[in-house]
Amino acid sequence: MPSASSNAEKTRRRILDTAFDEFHRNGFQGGSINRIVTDAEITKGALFHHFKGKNELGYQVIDELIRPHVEQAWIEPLAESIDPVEDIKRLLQEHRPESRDELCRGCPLNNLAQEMSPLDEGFRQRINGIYDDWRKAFTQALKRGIKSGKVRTAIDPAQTATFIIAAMAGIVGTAKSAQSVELLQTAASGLYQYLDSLSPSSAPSPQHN
Amino acid sequence: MPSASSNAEKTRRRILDTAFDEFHRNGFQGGSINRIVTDAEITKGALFHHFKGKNELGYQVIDELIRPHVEQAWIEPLAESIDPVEDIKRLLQEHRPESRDELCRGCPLNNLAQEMSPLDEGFRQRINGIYDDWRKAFTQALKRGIKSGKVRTAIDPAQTATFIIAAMAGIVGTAKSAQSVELLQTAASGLYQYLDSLSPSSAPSPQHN
DNA sequence: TTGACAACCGACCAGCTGGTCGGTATTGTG
DNA sequence: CACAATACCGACCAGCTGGTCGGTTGTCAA
Repeated sequence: MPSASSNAEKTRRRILDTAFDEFHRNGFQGGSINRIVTDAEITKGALFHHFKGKNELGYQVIDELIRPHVEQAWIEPLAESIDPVEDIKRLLQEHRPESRDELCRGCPLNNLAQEMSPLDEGFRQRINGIYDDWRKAFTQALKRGIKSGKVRTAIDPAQTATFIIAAMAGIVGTAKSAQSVELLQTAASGLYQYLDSLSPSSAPSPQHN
Repeated sequence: MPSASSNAEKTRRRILDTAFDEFHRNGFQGGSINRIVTDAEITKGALFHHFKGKNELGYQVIDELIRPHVEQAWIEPLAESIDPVEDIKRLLQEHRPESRDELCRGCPLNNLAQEMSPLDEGFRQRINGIYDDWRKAFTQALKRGIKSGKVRTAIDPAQTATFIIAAMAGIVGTAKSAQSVELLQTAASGLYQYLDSLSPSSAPSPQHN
């Protein structure tokens, strides 16, 4: 039974997807409701039927698209990792930008974080909640890495996790404003070396280039 | 004789200062010309007499306020540094945010970079030019550090400089969206440890210390 | 079949946006 | 002094913003 709610849900998703794209391209403040309506090939009536307003739409983009993506891409894969250095390096590889456009548009979460955190508490809490879970996942993985002997005992897991995620955000942001794949790789190499330095017997690290 | 050009120059500076603040608070797209006019206690006529348009105003804010600040705060102090690890650590201390507000608003340059780089080439080039000089200054300092024996010979100066600056940007951004001084310190500690690891004496060794 | 409700339509709106322009005041110069 | 150029004024404008609302269509249960 292709119920009405099924069609309604499709409409809702299309709005959400289009809004994500619009905000990713132009930022939240720069993003236009009118453009979302046009691009999603729906009407204002439909949009405001499904979402209270622009802010609510932004919140739902975070809750329903961005958060699940981060969980699936970064949190779940590390849930039982006992060799975080290798696993994080692998994830970094897997989530390299696939196109020049992706490189230039940057990380959707970080973009929203930098733009909206100071302006709206609703955005800030949602965004920071995601980063918090992200840091926790790294922290736990590092702890397991220490137990399993894959990570030096001297390091502070929470501190290291915080630093790694900050560095990741900074690297993506750097490459974005430079619009340079080369710079991305240069900065990422620095992170790889740092990650390698977390291993107990720091055998000469493999080259990343 | 308070010459006309002197008063005109004062007006110009007041517009620039107010614009910097407005863009720092609300972003460039979110920043309002009308609000700048009100806050600076001038008129639209004056603003558009001194600046062609909003974009030009943004460009001049970067060229006349942000760039000189970065040069004075981060580039000149390292111009002849032969112990970059210690000197960068010192500069990080010196430029810690002085208030909660400053923490939450973040780095003006990074804010503009993340918001405007994908949208306007004029912004992007100006911003990336500053980051380029910044990276060069760190690179040169690291090279001198190697020569003077204060920095391990194994590191790649350009790569390390790129990574450090990316990490700095990421750390400030992290603390901004978390609105947490504690998180700033945690992440910064990670960076301090990384910086220390650049010294020859604390090269990653089989032993932990 | 009927009635109720969700889904959707789109013309319309107040308010703000960046920007213009004819005018006036102030200043430097010959 | 005269005169021109610069500095500044502020009413005005078209265009876009997010948002509203009375109306229509589709769906499902009774």
